[in-house]
Amino acid sequence: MADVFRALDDETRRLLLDELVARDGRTLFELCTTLVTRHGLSSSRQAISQHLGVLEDAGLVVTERRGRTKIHHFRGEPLAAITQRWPASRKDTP
Amino acid sequence: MADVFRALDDETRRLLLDELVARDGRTLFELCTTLVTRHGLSSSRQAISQHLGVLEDAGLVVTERRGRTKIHHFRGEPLAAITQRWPASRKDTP
DNA sequence: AGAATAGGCAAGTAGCGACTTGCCTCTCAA
DNA sequence: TTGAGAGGCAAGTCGCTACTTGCCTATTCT
Repeated sequence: MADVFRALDDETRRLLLDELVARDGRTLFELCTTLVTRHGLSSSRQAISQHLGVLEDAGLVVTERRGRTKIHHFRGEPLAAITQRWPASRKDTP
Repeated sequence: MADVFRALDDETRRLLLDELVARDGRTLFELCTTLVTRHGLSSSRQAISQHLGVLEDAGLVVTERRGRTKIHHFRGEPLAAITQRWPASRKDTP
């Protein structure tokens, strides 16, 4: 469970999750070009690959090899543990 | 918003939130002794004070000076932004 | 087969974050 | 009013992590 919090504590990884939620099932290169063009952050391919590895270790991303490409899928279940551990808002649990 | 994720990315701070949710409105010394006795982590008073400062910067803890003591209160509203940004589970949003 | 595409592995560097140490301020009680 | 309790501030150390660099593997296309 600590892996989930560690994975979320990085703006690049949070942007990667945003992009996967916006359009699921993308390759590493697609995510690289999108982060560079749409968010202006000049990260190398290896850096983003390592970020995706952290997200995968946390269970927030699952991958699927398709030929020589690697498809990445968002997976939100680990996020449920956060609001189950602490009440998100007093008014949400009447 | 990045402060919330940074604040959650630490086991000591997560335990502090646990303790405040279990019993709200505690002083620094009460939290220190509780973490040491119930969780076995031998952190100094200054370390825990700095952790509470990070939680306060993130808006997850609000403080209230009462004489020479400082009362700490849990505040869960910032956590709502997490599940609002990404869907926590596919079955929760039908 | 050979070249280009898509990605992986591993070591090394730099900078941030957790923790300590030492000293200081403020409040309350005797 | 003096001492003890509760907490704050600031500098310094150490370890982790994000990123780079360089090279390697596997798949597809001509």
